[in-house]
Amino acid sequence: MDSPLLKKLMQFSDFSDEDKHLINDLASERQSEYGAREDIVREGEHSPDIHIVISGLACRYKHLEDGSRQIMAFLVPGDPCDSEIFILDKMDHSIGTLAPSTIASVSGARMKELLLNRPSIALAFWWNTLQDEGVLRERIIDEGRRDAYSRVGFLIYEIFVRMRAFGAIDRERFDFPVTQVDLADATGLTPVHVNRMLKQFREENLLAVDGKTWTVLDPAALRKAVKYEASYLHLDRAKREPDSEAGQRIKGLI
Amino acid sequence: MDSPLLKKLMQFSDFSDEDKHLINDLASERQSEYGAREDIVREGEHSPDIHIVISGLACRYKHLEDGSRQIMAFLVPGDPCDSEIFILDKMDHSIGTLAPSTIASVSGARMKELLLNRPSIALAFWWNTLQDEGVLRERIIDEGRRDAYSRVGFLIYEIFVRMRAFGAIDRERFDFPVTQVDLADATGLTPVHVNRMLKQFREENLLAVDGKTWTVLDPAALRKAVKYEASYLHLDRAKREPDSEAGQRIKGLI
DNA sequence: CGATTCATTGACCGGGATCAAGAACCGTGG
DNA sequence: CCACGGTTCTTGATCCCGGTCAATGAATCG
Repeated sequence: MDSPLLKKLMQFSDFSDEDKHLINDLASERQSEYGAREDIVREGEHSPDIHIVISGLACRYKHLEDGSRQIMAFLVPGDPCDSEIFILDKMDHSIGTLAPSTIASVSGARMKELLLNRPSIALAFWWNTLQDEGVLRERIIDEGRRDAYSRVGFLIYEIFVRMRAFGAIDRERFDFPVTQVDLADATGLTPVHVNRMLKQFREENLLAVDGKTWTVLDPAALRKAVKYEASYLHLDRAKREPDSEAGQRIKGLI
Repeated sequence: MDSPLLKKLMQFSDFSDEDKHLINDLASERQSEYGAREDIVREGEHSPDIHIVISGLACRYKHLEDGSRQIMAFLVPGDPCDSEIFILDKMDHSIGTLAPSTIASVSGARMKELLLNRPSIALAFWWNTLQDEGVLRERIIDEGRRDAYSRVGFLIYEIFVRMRAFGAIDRERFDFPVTQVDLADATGLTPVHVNRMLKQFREENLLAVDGKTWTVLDPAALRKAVKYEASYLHLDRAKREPDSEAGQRIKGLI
């Protein structure tokens, strides 16, 4: 059974059976359960471990002086949380769960060994970092230039696409256990206004929400309505064209 | 004479004289002049070269369907523009000049060689990437949670701090050749409102602008007024504590 | 079941957008 | 040197998107 981490990394790189084994071991070595709203790593701390979301939902966030919270990224199953911890000795933001979650811990030493000896794994992690950066940039555009309607819809659609790439979509339905307050903290809107926008999406038959299960009723229409454009996720390229020019470039580099 | 690139990278790492030489050579190998508002790399393109700002000012930006532009980051002298090009084979955003600038080009092959053989240089570039990510995250907070006044002030103050770290500040004065339209595109405000906020900073004797030269009249007061908090830049740590735990961790890794 | 969190809706308000019109500042050519 | 056309900056008047405040349901959980 493939671990979520492997499923995620397979978006970026092709692995030998041995690599797959190593990745699966990595993620199953040490897992812990978290409740909703618990911190995994706190701003200012340094952890000797790297964390990976196995199930549930986590986020990168930061508290501001005035008490408000800004969610900067959602971390879904398969997402590594803090692979940058090798370099920085203090986190400049916190990572916490939004729903009950299983989180895998990998010792820095173990990780280091893998990155050094397994180019294709190092490559996949590197690629993952760049995808994260792309997501961050897109969020800036989102907040800077889009109205509330597009902002909310864009966020939902992005999660939908990431879930689909990961394989966690069943007939346009997926689990996304956030509250409207969480969505507000992520979009920079108020919970009240998020609610109004969701209502509108429901009335337009673009979205349905049942508890924590979301359904994109008409993906093409939603995509168009919020002007979603996914190149920044850099999906489909690496994996489908392992021998592309870019692929060679990287393999040579590592 | 140290190149801007070396000055920038020296924020992150200590170099041997030989390393310094290599970095200086890197940046002086091939330089070209750009006018204001010219693209260096365009979204969707792949360039075989990595670019570094030597003088002037550039930015990462993206055009939206509706014609508006979002500036996601400013690139000041010493900043590498696109070191991620090894991995991605298409840029997911554009890089362009805002003012007449000198840009150095480094061939991917040359860069690759350096990263492979010079751990301390690779480390500095890696650190730089993480700083970029921190800046991106801070911008998200900026746009998501702060009002127009703080947004504009924060941006100016950040440039001020980065310029100071780089050594381009003379008695709180620095060159920042942007128009108010550029600031609007970076903050997600309208040019009109940026103008009003700048007027306020001037009236409060926090800022003075003379042409393209900016003066932070009272750094402490401005910092306080916009609630600036700089840990995300990860300055001062790496360099001042080259043998810190983090330093060792990284040197071991590379 | 109370109690607490979460979703929903309405009434009202304000920060920033929009529209518009001058003023100041260019580089350029006569 | 000045006249010019084009940016860029500045300011006022008005409007609207999204925030704020508040009250009521709905759902979840000891």
